[in-house]
Amino acid sequence: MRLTKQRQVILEQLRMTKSHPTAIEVYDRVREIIPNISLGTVYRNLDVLCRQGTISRIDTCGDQKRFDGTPEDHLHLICSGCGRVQDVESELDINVDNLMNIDSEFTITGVRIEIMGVCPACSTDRKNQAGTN
Amino acid sequence: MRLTKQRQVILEQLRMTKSHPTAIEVYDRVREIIPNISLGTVYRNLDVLCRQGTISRIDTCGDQKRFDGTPEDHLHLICSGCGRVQDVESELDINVDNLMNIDSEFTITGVRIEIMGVCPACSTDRKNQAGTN
DNA sequence: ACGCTATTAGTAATTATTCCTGTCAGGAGG
DNA sequence: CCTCCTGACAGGAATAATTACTAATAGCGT
Repeated sequence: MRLTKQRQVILEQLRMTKSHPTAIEVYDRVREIIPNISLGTVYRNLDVLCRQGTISRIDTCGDQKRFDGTPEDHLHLICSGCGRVQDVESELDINVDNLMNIDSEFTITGVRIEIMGVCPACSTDRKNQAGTN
Repeated sequence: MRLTKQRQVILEQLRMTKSHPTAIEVYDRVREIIPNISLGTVYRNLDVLCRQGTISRIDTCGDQKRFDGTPEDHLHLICSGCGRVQDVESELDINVDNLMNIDSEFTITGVRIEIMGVCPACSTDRKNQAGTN
């Protein structure tokens, strides 16, 4: 795999932010450094980096996929209002020992846990909306 | 909310199956009863039923949303190969008591837990593929 | 039964993502 | 340092899922 300027900047920008941007958001950030980069290039590189495990894809509610530049073991906190994803700082002790007892024909490979919530911005929006009604 | 034939059949067909179909799959089923139903109608009704809580939307990996006709408390088993969703029969004792201790500005509303796995069909595909390589 | 209005069918538009094509550039070998 | 090969690029077209629009229709309260 060649380390092109584009690939380098995409990864760098993804790692620079604590949020988990969508492809378009990555595109916007990268364009400030490489103005004529193609959206297709961003998509392709995010895909390549995912497949080699350097970054990871987050499937949340909402239409867009989001990307995580540091795919170590950590939990995600998802805003059900805007789809924003935040890493969870504190350790969460979840007991999934009996996962393998599931009665199914599926081959169990793991468990995906996401904490749902409402972010400060969306929370304010709701209050304002309630006030005007 | 009016109880139209279309809305009735959509809900009925969604509840009739144990799988969690995509909008298109629901459309195909419903079309066997109301042949000239519009795909837009299916989408709109699934949306309406979700918003009033009669059914629920499942966000899995993959491009399409899936729908659950009986949104009682149960876990989902998701095939990472094809995106198929199956209900988990057995009870899974997951301890999430310390959920509220999360240090964040988000207002925590719940936790979403999905079991990941590979379904029998995708498992066979993999074996076959490995054999031909 | 009547009329109001939510809902529908059909179609166009939008959005996110992928694919295609001709061109370019990184780096191995000379 | 120069050249060639190949993976990667930009730009744009194509695809797929979903949503929006509009005129016609059909639930349902009266």
